[in-house]
Amino acid sequence: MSDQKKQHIIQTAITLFAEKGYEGTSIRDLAKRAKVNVAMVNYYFGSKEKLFEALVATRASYIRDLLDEMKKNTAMSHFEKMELIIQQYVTRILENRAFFQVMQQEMLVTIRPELNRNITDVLLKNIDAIVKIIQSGIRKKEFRKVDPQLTFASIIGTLQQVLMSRNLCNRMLGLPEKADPYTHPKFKNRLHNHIHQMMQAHLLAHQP
Amino acid sequence: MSDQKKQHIIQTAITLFAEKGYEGTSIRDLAKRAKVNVAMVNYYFGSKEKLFEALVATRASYIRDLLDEMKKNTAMSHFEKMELIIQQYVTRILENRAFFQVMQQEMLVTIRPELNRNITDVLLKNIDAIVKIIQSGIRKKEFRKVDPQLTFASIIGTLQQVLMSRNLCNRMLGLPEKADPYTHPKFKNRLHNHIHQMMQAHLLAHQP
DNA sequence: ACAAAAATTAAACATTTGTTTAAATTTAAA
DNA sequence: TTTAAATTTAAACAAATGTTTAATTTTTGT
Repeated sequence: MSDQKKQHIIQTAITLFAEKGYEGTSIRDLAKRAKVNVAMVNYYFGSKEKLFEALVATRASYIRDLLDEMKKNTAMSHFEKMELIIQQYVTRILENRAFFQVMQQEMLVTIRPELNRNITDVLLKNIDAIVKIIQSGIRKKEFRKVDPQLTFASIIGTLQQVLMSRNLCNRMLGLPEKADPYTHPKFKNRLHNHIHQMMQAHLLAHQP
Repeated sequence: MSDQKKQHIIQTAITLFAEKGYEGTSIRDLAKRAKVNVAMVNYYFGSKEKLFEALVATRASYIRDLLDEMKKNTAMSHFEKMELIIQQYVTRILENRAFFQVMQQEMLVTIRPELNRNITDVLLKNIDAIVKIIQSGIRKKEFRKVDPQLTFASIIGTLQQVLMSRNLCNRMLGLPEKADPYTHPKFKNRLHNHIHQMMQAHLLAHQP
């Protein structure tokens, strides 16, 4: 049972699901794109839905390990922690945007409640950790009295809004029709600078 | 050709598409829920895709007219204009959340490029208007030198993040499993206060 | 009340869907 | 090399899909 071939099918599935959605992608589409026989998907994963579950399970680390960097460094101020989180989120979401687009689509629908719950569980661990940092920052008077949960929603929401549509993103930012903003270092910088600047103004009790 | 029945089918379609997605909803699902014969959808709209187009066309006003309130009042400061925009967005998105969820899903996929372009066109009009307000506010030194486009992305992104999953939203905010946060006035207030407070800190050059 | 138009229905249509089968091929172990 | 297991294949499967048909009912205008 070659794990390499399974990973290849999963990677192809991520690309296709991001483009056409899970329901909009047929196993024949997927098999053709991955250059494998239609029966191979069921042979390796059992069913289309189990392939989806495997996809989430193997790639959930993109989300899960997001805070690991931070746990190493303990001698950081609360805002320095937030800076690291912002930088990690921007980098990881841009680097794995197809996967995050698939997750976004899946969160939007209510069919497949088990899968929905799995993704929510993974996300919540991050949210809780970040919320605790913000709450601690507020107690130490380093941060203003902000809404911790919705502050998190603003950070990730900004990224998801930009990730939502390449077409909208290009036209919104005045880029050429066919441009791929997501791979431009300049765009990553712009995105990071905006969120950083906004959170600095939003969070810090004593503006620098 | 009773417009009432067409609107009833469209309203049912919005609910179902929001729940299961466009591809995940069959015409038989839709017909059963709307309590009409399967053939009626094609009789009224021609095809499933044309129903979707009609859905967007008739409900796009939720997005399109968002700035009308503001155009009436001319004697507002730039931040007062932003306050009105925030209030309008929060209210309209919460009131028509199923429709916005469907739009969000459609923006995420790249099939149906024409429909994608239609939605993008409508959105861009609002974005342009808001960007111009922010740019003007910056020139008049009322606002700090922020990124106008990404500032808009943060406002709408916060709302979309919260709208994305009722389940995530409930668990994130510590609400009961089965709660419907979107209809709670308290939740609307919390959402509005957060965005208002964040934008105040983010935008205003001279903090109050 | 009548005839034409519009609306509604159940049934059938051709495709496409996810999945399974059974045979053929390749790989791995003895 | 031989044999069993794992992989790959093309074909077939039943179910579900969007759509159309043709008959029937309801509505509308005269």
